[in-house]
Amino acid sequence: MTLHVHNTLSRTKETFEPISSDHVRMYVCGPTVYNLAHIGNARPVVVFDMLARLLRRLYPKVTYVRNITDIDDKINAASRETGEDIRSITDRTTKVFQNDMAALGSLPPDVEPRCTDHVDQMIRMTGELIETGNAYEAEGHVLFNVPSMAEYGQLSRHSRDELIAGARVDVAPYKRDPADFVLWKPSDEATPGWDSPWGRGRPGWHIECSAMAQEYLGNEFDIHGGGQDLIFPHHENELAQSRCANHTGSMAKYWMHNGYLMAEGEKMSKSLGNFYTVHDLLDEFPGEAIRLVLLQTHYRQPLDFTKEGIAEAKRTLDKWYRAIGDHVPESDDVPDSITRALSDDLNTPKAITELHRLSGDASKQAFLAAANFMGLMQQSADDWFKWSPADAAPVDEAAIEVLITERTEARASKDFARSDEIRDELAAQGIVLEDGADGTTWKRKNS
RNA sequence: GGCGCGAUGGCGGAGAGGCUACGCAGCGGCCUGCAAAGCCGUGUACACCGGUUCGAAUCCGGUUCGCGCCUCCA
Repeated sequence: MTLHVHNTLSRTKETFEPISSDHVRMYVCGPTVYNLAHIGNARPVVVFDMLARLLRRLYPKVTYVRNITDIDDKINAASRETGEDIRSITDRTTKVFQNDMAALGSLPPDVEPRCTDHVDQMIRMTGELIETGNAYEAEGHVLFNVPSMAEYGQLSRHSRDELIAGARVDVAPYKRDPADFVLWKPSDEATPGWDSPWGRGRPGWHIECSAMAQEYLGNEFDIHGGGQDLIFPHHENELAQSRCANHTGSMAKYWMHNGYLMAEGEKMSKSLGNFYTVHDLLDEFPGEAIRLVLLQTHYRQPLDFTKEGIAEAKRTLDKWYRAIGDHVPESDDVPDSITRALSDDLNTPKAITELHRLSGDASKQAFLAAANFMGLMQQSADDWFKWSPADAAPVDEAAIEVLITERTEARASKDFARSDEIRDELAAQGIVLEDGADGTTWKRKNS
């Protein structure tokens, strides 16, 4: 099966040919851990989780690296504001992030490096860039000199001149060129800092990914992923740093970017009330429903994330869980139709169409294998239907059973008035009764 | 201002020069004491205006609307 992926470098779909056919290497930019991840942060996680799962099917070995950025001025600001220790903020936020992403059915990456453990590598790379003449020291800063790299702008397709023409921000006086960006900057006493040849300071925004990618994946690797918003400046600058420091013609062979996400038709913002953290959404909806919403749209398309959309995804999963009944997965033979759809630049919507078709098969094995592969249908139908929102009123199961028994007797004696009364009574409490072939069952009315 | 992305039926969402997906919702039917579920059937579409072509939702040009980025900075 040939994999095709859209490469941002060429802006076209290309045949995926790994640098080394027995080992595929992928780096995805992870979160800056200073607050809870929102649904926009979750999109690349779920998308590249799906890609990693597919790569593991297609190739003997995959190394998937996703970093944790725990050095950042937003973290420093949060700490100053709340008084919470920086390490405490980043540890706590990292843990919640990992749990939330697991709840969305995403497998952990193979390596999840933290910036604080790799400052030495960043210092080394910064030093190397000074040596190659691509960077210079100025007033305690080390800056990457953009004009020193002829091909700067190849990823974002911004020319240096355009950037300067459109610049909205005052250029720092110590920059040799207005487009130059920071590799290292000085820290005052109140700010975390590390000793370096240029004094006590901290790394700039982009160098961490260059350093950690190099550490775990080598000078050149196969796929570099992230959200479209990272193309410029983050990935453009990473690319420049890595190429110059590693003396290579590329950093990653394929650059993949997922599209933007909006919420309820508008850009997410706290003031609009449409700022959804994954953590909060998980109180309201099962993680699989959120994952399905994210996979229902092709990763490069814009996605308007809505609560109604999650509710609809949940109804789809309700249907699938009803369809599988007591079937449990017995194999992990994923049908070709699924692999084929995903191999076409991760066409998850097409794969989901295929899931709909497979769910109707008499044997549920192909369906279960395919859905599991996509990180869906990972629980028993029983467990699925037991799920309830965090704020749901507790149900008195015993009382419900008593009423069901009474209703069964009423129905047996054709007392349908009483039977319907019980149905209505329970419906008012959000309990739906279903008369099946082997008795009456109940479930919560969630959506 | 510069650069880029998007627009498909009531909704979600693939596809892509002729075969007009799929899901939800709707409608009709079967089933059911009722209901739910299930099954069968069914309608509705490619933002707008031109062009290329025997044929365009799909290619080209323009328009409109929506969105993003333009470097460490709140």
